[in-house]
Amino acid sequence: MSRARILVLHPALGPLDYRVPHGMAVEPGSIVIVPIGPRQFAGVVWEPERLPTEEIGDNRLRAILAVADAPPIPAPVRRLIEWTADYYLAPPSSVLAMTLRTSAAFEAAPTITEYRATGQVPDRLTPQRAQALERIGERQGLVRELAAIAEVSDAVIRGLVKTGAIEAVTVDTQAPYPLPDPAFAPPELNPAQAAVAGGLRTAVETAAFQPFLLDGVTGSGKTEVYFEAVAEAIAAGKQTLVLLPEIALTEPFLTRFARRFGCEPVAWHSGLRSSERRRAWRAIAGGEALVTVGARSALFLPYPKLGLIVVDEAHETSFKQEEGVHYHARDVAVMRGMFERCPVVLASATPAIETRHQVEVGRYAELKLPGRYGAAELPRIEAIDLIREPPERGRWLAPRLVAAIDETLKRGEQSLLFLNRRGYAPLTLCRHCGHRFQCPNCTAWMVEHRLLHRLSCHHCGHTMPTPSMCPECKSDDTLVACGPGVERIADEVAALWPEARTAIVTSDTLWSPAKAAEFVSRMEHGAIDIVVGTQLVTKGYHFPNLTLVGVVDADLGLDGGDLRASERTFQQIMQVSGRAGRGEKPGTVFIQTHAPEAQVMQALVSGDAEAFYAAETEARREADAPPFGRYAAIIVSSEDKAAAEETARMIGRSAPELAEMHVYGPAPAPLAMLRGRHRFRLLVHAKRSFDVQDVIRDWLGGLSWSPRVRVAVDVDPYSFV
DNA sequence: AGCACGCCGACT
DNA sequence: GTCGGCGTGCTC
Repeated sequence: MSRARILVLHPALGPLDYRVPHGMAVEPGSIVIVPIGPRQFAGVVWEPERLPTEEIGDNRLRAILAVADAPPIPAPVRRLIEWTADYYLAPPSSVLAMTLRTSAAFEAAPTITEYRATGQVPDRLTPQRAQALERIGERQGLVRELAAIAEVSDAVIRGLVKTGAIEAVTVDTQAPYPLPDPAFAPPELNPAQAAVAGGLRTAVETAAFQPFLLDGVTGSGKTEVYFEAVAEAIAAGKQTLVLLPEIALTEPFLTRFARRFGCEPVAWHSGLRSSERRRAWRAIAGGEALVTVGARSALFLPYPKLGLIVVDEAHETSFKQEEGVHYHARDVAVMRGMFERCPVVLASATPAIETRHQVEVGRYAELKLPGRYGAAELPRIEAIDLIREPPERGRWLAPRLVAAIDETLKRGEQSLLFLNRRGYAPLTLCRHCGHRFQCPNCTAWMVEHRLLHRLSCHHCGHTMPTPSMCPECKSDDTLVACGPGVERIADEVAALWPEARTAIVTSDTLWSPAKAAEFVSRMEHGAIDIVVGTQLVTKGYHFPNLTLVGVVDADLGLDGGDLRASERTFQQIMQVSGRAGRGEKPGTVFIQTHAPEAQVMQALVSGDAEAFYAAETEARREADAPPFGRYAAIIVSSEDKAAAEETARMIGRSAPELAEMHVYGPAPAPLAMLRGRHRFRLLVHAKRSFDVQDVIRDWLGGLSWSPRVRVAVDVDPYSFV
């Protein structure tokens, strides 16, 4: 009898064995449908020796139901899934789920029916219907998707279809994507850029595994240079994957790509509709999609002929996934390149210390781009000591920064104020009784969003209307906002320059690619004078007329005891500074700080990045911190605080005693409560060479705890939250 | 994760 | 007597 080992797409099950019926042809990688109890699941046929499991008698096997009409998952992807599961201590099925993240993997429906508003208003406009039509706007999607966006039930949407206010559209999920043309608009590169581009072209042609660090200041033309490697891959008929840290960056990237190659690449991110997702997945798995750009989840898709991987803004910490499988897309991208035997380009103006270390030990090759492109020069950076030059009472912008914005306005140029804090104020309290608004589900303050008239928690999404009365002492008009958010800075700007045209740029205002495109267009046409934004504006954008950047609170990232705090502050301010003076006009940057003598601030002002990196690297070496040592966090959480604490203690007590490894905790996690779950954390610290994963697997594998308690392991943690 | 089985308290 | 609470165990 023929049997097959199948990794099933089931959140709690390992590999299971099935009988292959007569006449059915399967091979490792085949996508199949199998029965589990009364239900059906998709799964992938695997090499049995690579996924060992307890053998089961032939008599207990059930038969595979069908082989899906989709290409098999290639061997390098299977190796990547195994490696990721092993390294990050995740169930292989959870990793596989990222590869098969669409029903297109197992159903080959050529068309799909979606719905969109027609603009007609129904005769009977109930409140539910009005809400639905207002929230749906121009959007299109399945009934279920529209209902979710509008926060109404499916029945409301179906009712609107009946009245004609919403119509059905048939979407072709097999429509081919246009082919990018490598010769469409080749750029003129300067000699240094041409040399680096040539090196990358050769690497793509050679088709061997090689990680590169493409290093060059902001505005030095890294994108143009790696586009030459993309051109080489396209010409060779191979696929390219470009990873970006944020969905918000895909839109400007698509435009830029189309200018170079004559059409847009295939986009992959969490904001895709199910029809777009199906179409993209099939084109990718079929090898027709030559260039895919996406967020980290695009990394696990089954490209059958991958020839190049680019990780843009590779230093960004958002490449670290903090939920489900805790993987770091930058590191997994390098592993994928190894399995695929292709070059991997990590592009960054401010590379992570980990990446620089890989260059130093010779594992990654460094390609350096000197200076800025064309006539542009790097901006001058000045620190403003908030103790010696404080803003006026109740204000956040120091006089020197205000004067600089004033002059920039007079010259008809644009300014950017950077503050990495959404909303109006991070804390609201009652000045009569001292009551503070805290999230009921998290150890966090409710953040006031004045534009929405709501308080909201940035960790779990809990929101409430901003009350006018204190819920504690019932006094009226005693609530005060503490500290600034971008909305409050925008208020200050409006008060200082009533005539100036301002824009607030955060994930609240730029939540869709269309909104992002609109913002870019308004900036380019000079319809905005002053931008107030969060980290969303620190990267990717190129606005030649933007000449002034003000960092409202440079100290914000420094507190919190995170081992990467200084590094992240340095990168963030370098990146936002990089938005200034990208055209022919020189740029200036002001950083407001309470600690101008701190090493990070000194490095920023003097422009001596090397000294900063050297000192920071040395500090890491002394502390055995990454990349010289390694950490793993064990997070124990439960709705029942006592159960979480008791389990965490039990895990701590059973820690193996080893000389090379030290276990700290348990202690309440910095966010002691998150989404209604109490959290305790143990931190494992070990030497680089030590196999922490193996030890943790044995350690936790021998223990058991109540199903109400969840234990998650975060290997190489980034957020120490 | 679901779903069934099973063993105890509050009702018709 | 029965409904239903959720602890325990299984899915090839």
